[in-house]
Amino acid sequence: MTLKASETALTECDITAHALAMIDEEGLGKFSIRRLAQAMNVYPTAVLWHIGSRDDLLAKVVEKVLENLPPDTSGLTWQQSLLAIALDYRGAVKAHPNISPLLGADLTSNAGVNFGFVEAILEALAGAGYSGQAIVDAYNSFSGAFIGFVTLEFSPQPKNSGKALKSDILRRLDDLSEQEFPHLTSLRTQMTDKAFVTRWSSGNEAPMEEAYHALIEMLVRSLDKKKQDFKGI
Amino acid sequence: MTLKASETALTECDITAHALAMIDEEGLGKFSIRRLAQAMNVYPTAVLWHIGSRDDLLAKVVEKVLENLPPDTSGLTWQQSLLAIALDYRGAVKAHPNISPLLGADLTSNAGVNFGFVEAILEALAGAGYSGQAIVDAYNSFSGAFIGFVTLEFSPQPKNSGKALKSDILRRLDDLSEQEFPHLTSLRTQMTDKAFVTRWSSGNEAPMEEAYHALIEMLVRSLDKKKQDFKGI
DNA sequence: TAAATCTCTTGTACGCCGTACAATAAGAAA
DNA sequence: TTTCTTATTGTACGGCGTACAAGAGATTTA
Repeated sequence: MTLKASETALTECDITAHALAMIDEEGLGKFSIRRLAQAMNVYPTAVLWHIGSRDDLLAKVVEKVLENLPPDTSGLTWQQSLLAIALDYRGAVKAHPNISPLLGADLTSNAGVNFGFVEAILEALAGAGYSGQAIVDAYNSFSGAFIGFVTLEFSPQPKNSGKALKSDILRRLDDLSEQEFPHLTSLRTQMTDKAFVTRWSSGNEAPMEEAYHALIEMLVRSLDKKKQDFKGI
Repeated sequence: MTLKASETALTECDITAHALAMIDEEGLGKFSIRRLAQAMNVYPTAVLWHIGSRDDLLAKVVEKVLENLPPDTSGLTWQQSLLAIALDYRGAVKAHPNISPLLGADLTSNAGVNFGFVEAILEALAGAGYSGQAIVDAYNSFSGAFIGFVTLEFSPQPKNSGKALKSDILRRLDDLSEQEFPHLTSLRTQMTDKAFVTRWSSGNEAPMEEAYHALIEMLVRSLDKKKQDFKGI
C-alpha cells in the first residue's frame, strides 16, 4: 500500500548498512531482525526476503566492514607489508568493534572476507622467502595470531553490562595470596582491567594497541628466515 | 512430589557437568536451559534457581574445562614453560572445542579462568628477564596471540551445518584470476579448507596443530631478550 | 510438639526471537 | 488484457530466557 517515507524499495545494501549501524550502536546481543525491520518501517519477513537469513545478513555485514582490506603495500618491504596489513585489519575492526565475535568465533564470517587480504599476506611471505607448504604454515601461524588477538581484544562484555564480572574479578584479585601468586599480586595495579583474563572491559574502552603492535613485530622478526639460519637451533 | 530417577537433589555441579556434556554433543548453538532441564527431568526454573542465569552457567562450564590449568612447569626453562602452558591450554580446549566462542568472544569467560594460569605465564616471563610494565606487555602479546588462535581454530560452523559456506568458498577459490591472485591460485590445493579464511571446517575436523606449535615457537624465540640485544634493530 | 524458616521444585506467564508460509499488491512482459 | 515476476503484508509456529508466585519437605527454633 504505502511505502515507507523514503518511497524507495528496500535493498540489500540498505539493509546491510542499517544492520551495521544498529550493531555499532547497541551491540550484537541486542541486534535482531525484528528490531531492524521495525527501525526500517517494514515487516521482518520483508527483510528476510532480501537477505535470506540472519546468518547471511551477518556475513554481509562482515563483508562491508572488511571491504577496504588490504591496504596498498606496493613499495614496502615484506616486513613493512605484514605490519601494515595487520594494523590495517585491526583498524577496520576497531571502527566496528561489536562485530568481533563474528570474525573470530564463527566460520560464517569467512564468507565475507575478501581474498585480496589473503593474497596480500601470501605475497609478503613470499617476499620473505617462503613457498610451498612452508608458506601456508607461516600464513596460518601469522594470521591465526593476529586475527585471534583482535577478536579477543574486542570481545564484548556480558549483556548485563558486566558489573558482576567487574566485582568478581576485583574480589578475586584482592583475595590472592602473595605466596601463591607473587607476580600477579605485585603486578596487580598494572594488570587490573588491563590484561587478558584479568580485565572486564572490552577493547572498545581499554584498547590493547601497544601489545598488538609488539606482537606483530615479534612475529615479523621470527618470520625472518635469514636471522633464523644465522642463529641456529 | 516424586523426584527424578536418581532421587538426589539437583546440584550446581551436576548441572554444570550436564551442560558441558550437552554442549560437547550438540554445540553451543543448540544448547538451551530448557533443553538442559528437560534432559535432567526438571523444570527450567529449577535449573535457574541453582545457577542464576544462562551466562553464569556458561562461566561455570568454562571454569570446569580449564580447571586443571596450568600444567606443572617446575624444572623447566622459561621457554619450555611457555610452550607447555600454551600447548596444555590448547589441549584443554580441544577436549571441548564447542566452548571456544565463550573463551575468545565473550568477556564473561574471564570469570571462569583460574588465575594460576596467569601466574604461570608471568613466572615464565620473569624467568626470561621481564619485569614491571614490560612483563605486562609481553604477557598481553603472548596470551592474546595464543588464546586468540585457539578460539579462531575451533570456531564453529554456522548452524545450517555449513554446506552453503563450503560451496561459497569453493566457488570463490575457483573463480580467482591467476593474474590478480598468483599466490593463492597456485596454493589452492594446500589452502582449500586448510587455512584461516579459506576454510569452512572447524578445528574439530581439521586441526591446526602444527601452525599453533610453530606460532608458539616463534613467540618464544622473539621473547628472548638476549637474542634481541645481540641482534640489534 | 508446634510453629516458623529455609531450601528447592513446580507451574504459569511474559515478551522476545527466527522464519515458514500464504495472501496480496504493483509493475513488467506477453 | 492477461500472465508472470518482484516485493511486501500479515499470520502463525515453535522456540528462547527468566520473572514471579505458590507450594512441598526438611530443618531449625520456640
